[in-house]
Amino acid sequence: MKDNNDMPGHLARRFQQIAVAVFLGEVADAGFDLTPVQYAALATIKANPGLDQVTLAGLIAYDRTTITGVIDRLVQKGLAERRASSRDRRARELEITEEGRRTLRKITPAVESAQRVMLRGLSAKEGEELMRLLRKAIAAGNELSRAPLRGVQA
Amino acid sequence: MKDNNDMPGHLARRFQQIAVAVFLGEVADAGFDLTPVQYAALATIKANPGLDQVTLAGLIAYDRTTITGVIDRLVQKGLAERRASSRDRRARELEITEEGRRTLRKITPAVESAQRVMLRGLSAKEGEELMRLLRKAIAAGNELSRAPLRGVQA
DNA sequence: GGATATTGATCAGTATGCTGACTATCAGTA
DNA sequence: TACTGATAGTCAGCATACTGATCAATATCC
Repeated sequence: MKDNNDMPGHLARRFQQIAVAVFLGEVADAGFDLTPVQYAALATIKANPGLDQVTLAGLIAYDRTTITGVIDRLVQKGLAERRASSRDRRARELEITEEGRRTLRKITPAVESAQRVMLRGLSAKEGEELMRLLRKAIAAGNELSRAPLRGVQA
Repeated sequence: MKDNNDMPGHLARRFQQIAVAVFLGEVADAGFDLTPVQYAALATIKANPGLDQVTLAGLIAYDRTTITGVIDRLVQKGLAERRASSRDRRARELEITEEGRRTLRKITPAVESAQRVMLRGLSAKEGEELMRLLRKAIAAGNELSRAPLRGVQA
């Protein structure tokens, strides 16, 4: 019988599980308390000042109902701000704070270190190949989840 | 600046996200309501009758606090049973029910189909290579998460 | 044998993710 | 302009995952 641990879905879950643990560990060692999800959101807000929540969700493939809580926590930590949009009264414009910028700057080495640690069993070439295959599989399956990746629209 | 979407951690999250969506979709199409996590637990209980919860958690790399809820739901659906152990009065012995066996049997084609769909962007050779690299990275990082994989002990 | 340490299970609390519903608003059209 | 449909954000509810604590029972050590 085929072992459960040999199925792609199970390997996906397990690798993600380790990736999150490594990220949290490295970031905690650096003295910060930020989840992978919060980090990605904050970095994307910094790169796209004033964007709204739906756009942010699309850029990092989060569900729009998940983004609400993530931003709540970024705001609560003083790392980001949520403002009413002047163009569309339904939308909220997101901005990173000075504190958020400082945090991103100081946390970067830990984040990069985490990426290395989670691939530590692989050679550099294998790491590259793993990322290439993941990107390819993800591109083909993008529309299959409720929260697909969406590039910036015109 | 390095794009967030190019980091291994982000790719891991995204692939897992798609894998879960595909699994749930295929299983729902087959007329069942079972999560990937519940499926793995049930299949492992079937393969190891009478095992306790900690052992089960180790075999599929779940946190022991997570397993409680998962089994609650399997029991509630009538697919598994939780009995007091005679050897160790702290432990619970897990068994699959007839209904659980039937469900596993009927759900297998959907589960296998899901594994194919989540790799549909890759050639057969690439799919194999992705799985090999994931297994290797996971093996090296096994101890880094709170819920490592644990083989059956003597 | 009795103190101590460890272990199996559960619980409270927090953070993703999702489904589905809802409100407010905007956009397009008859 | 009034109607219709789509969109931004939020909420309730459920299912993983994890941290850290607790309780009961077992193992270990002096």
